[in-house]
Amino acid sequence: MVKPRVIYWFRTDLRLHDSPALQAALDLEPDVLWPIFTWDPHYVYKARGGVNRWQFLLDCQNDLSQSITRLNKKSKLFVLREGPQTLFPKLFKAWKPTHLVFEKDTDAYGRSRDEAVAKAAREAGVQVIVQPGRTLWDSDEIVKQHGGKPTMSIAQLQAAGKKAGPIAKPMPAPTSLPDPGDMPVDFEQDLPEAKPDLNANCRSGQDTGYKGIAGPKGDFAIETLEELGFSPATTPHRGGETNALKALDELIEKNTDYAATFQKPKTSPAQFSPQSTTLLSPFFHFGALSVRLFYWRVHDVVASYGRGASSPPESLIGQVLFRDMYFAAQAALGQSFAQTATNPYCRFVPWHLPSKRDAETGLATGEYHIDKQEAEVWFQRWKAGVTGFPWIDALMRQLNEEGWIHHLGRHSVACFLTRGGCYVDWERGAEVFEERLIDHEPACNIGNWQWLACVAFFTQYYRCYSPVSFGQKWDKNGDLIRRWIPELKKVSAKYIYEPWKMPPSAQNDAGVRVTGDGLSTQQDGTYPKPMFDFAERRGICMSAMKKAYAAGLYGNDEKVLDGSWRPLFPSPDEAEVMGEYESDYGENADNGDEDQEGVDGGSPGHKRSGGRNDLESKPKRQKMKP
DNA sequence: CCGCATGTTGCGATC
DNA sequence: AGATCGCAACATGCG
Repeated sequence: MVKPRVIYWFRTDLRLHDSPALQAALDLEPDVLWPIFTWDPHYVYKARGGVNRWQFLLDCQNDLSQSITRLNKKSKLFVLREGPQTLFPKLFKAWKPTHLVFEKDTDAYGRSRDEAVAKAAREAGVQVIVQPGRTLWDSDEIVKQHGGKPTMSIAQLQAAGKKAGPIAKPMPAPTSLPDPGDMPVDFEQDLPEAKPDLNANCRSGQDTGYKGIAGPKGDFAIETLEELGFSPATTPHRGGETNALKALDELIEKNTDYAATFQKPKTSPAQFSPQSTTLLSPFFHFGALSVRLFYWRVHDVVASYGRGASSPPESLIGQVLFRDMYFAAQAALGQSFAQTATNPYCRFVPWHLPSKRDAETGLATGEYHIDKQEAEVWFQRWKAGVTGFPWIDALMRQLNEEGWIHHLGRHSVACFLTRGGCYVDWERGAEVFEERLIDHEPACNIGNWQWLACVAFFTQYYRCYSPVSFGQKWDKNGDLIRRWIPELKKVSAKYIYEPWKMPPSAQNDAGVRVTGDGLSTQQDGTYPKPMFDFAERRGICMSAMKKAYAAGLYGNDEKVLDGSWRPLFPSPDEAEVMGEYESDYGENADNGDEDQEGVDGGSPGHKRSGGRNDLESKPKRQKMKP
């Protein structure tokens, strides 16, 4: 019998500790093992990214590569510059592996990519081994135990988890690795479709990321930011398994009380250097730290702590349970999870700046309707951190520069953009976070935006974060604002959250004038005026949310998909829910995006049980007649 | 069918 | 300072 020749394909599992997939590869007792990473054009061009997350990825790859080399001097993380769908069929012929092993990915793109690769492997006679490992439980198993439905609450996740069985105990890192086999790349390189490039905004130089399958020197080196034409990163947060394990050790061994009694809602969103939470999320995203290793080490600390230890959902364990909940929700819903349209579990709200959709697939195209120019300006000011509300602006500037803000800070800015201020589509906000967060995890990001926008997971839209008092509760003096908005550094605590209330004398004392819109006209020594009256906007949004709830539409409703939802929001004074959307739609009527043909019109793939879409069964929901 | 408790993390007044 | 309550604007699941 032939000794196994194994390609181990690293993706979002950039670690050696507790990797069930890597262990499965080693259990084959292979003769040769190639640890590879494919530089996938999908992520390079078709997904939103920022230089800070790219840096974090490279950190993780470099650290992993060094760890591999420590186990075998001949080996390292070999990076191949081509899309896996075209690369693997050629690799199977050239390298003649017997097995391909990788960790399961339940992201929408990940699934289709892995199906294509598995098919190519079958055709080449290469055996594929896939092991779950990215979550506490296999997300597909959770979905199965939950009746094929998405987990929409922690209770549901916990119930399904109970049925799925205990969370796997962590595995040790390997102590040795086989040699890599020969690696000929004497075949044509398929070059990717580089346009449109959603990462164009972080490139300042020439993109040379696809110069040769084995890279510019032919040595399968890890990419560099220069090679990609990216500017240097601005974040102080650095990746890599070594850093992750060190941070975990410190949490468990030095901050035992903190770990055992952790209550998320009591950690401050205003605290920085050091921040009030663990900042382990980016390591989880890249798989530099196993979430099960984290789980069991925290579990042991909690178990030995006794009385006074915290428990889910507020505890550290609770945080990773939420992660699994969102993963399982996404695993059940697939691509529709990421959007309102076609999503039976996402409430329809007629937001401003709604996504354009592909007429054939029903999927969001990444572009959006500008139904109301004012809302577009609000969105741009929110993005840039110049809304005129210092608490919001400080958080957005921290996000833009460091790629990380506290969870409750994310709540503040997300509520403000959607149901608690701008009434802008949560999909716009999710896209900005997708681009800028170093810990961006598609399932968690989408889920949390739906939560904050009160379209899924959470419904109490009357609980609205104030851009003034919420920050004040944590940070009376406004230190976070002073850190990120230097123009307000000298403003007194009395006005730091509401600088527009400063009389001229106070503005003089602080050396700042409150004027302008924060965009093109902004001058040095000024801070913009607030872009609207928050109390007024809060009231408008809340009554608009009430109407949307009363309409009771979900994303898979045909009224949502064909545009006939509009008569349900008929009152002429409902500027909030109509805007100029109608005329915008009219102008674009022939581009097909409101044409129900092929948009899965009358037969949504998933039917909700319990008739939550059924207006007739709940007359209460119809009381929106003029 | 009802009533009630619960749901990771609101605000503001009040004690 | 920190807990409690009313606000009034929710949906779900349990008994």
